[in-house]
Amino acid sequence: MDSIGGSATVSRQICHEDCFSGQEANVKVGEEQLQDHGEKLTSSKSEDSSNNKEEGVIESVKAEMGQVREENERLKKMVQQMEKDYQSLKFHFFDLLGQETCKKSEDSTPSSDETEESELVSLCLGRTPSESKKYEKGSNSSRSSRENEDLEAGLTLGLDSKFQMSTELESNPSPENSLDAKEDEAGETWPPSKILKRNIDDEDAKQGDVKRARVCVRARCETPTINDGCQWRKYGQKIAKGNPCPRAYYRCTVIPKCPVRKQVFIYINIVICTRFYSILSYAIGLFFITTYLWTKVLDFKKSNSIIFSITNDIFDGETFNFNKIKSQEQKY
DNA sequence: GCTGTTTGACCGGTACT
DNA sequence: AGTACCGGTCAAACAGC
Repeated sequence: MDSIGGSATVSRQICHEDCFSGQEANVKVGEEQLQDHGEKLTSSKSEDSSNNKEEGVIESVKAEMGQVREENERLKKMVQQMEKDYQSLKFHFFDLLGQETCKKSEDSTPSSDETEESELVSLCLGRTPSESKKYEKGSNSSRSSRENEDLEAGLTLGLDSKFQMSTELESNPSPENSLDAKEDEAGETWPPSKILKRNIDDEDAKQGDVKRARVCVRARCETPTINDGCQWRKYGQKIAKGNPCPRAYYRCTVIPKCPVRKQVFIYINIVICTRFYSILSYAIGLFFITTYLWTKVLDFKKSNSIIFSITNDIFDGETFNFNKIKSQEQKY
């Protein structure tokens, strides 16, 4: 379990590079062969008439190759120009996006915690699926742009690799939060009310006050699963709408009836890595987003200790402010 | 035999009409 | 209100050790 390697991207890129270097070598070999062939032809003076014809062929081939080179340079410039245009447009888009977000935030007075939003790891407290649906509307563009940023970031996260993290606490819906809300809709939905209902059925009978808040720790890495020190049992797999790659569902087996769940989503990132003449090479990179979820059903401390052990392993060296979570917990 | 994975079926929530 | 769709879970079958 959890032992699938994460070297697919590297191996693919190596394959592409090898492939292209091989093509280039083949062409060079072809040129040399032509030159050698031409030298051999010119060296035999007894076959002048045939040599003249072949020399003509060689010259025409050389001229053709020169034209191809020119075409190659021209295409290269075109691609560079397109990349520049793309970058400028993207920058302009994000600029407009930021202005729009500022306008919305002025109206909705977001909490200070939202400024600590993370691209890689987020802590989410107390969002319900209905809230996610509620606030995703009207923020599609924002979310998609952010997701694109995420995709383009190409960042890694793991126990033995560098990472970036911050905390994100969500108690007051805002446009910023809606970004993650939409992302949840696309690939990272919260545990269904089914789970909650089961927990409620079990424990709500004992205590009347049911708290539906849930907490999420989200991490991105290049391997399907993060070595978080916990034992996970896969209990399901689904192909989510809009994503051809399946999502996997894991539950913690360390503690009986552990409320912690883990969901692993696969994202495909396609980048242009090399170019040879007019042929573009695409590197298909897979990265995985692991979402830890647990329901804060009357036993936040227990869940907190579990997730703390997980995050402590994952985010070694980073301060993980659970006081904020606890402060948010009191709101529920 | 035990443990973990796979996968189709089922259930409940939500959106749509 | 009825219906369809979708996400999450269950559980039997299967595989590996």
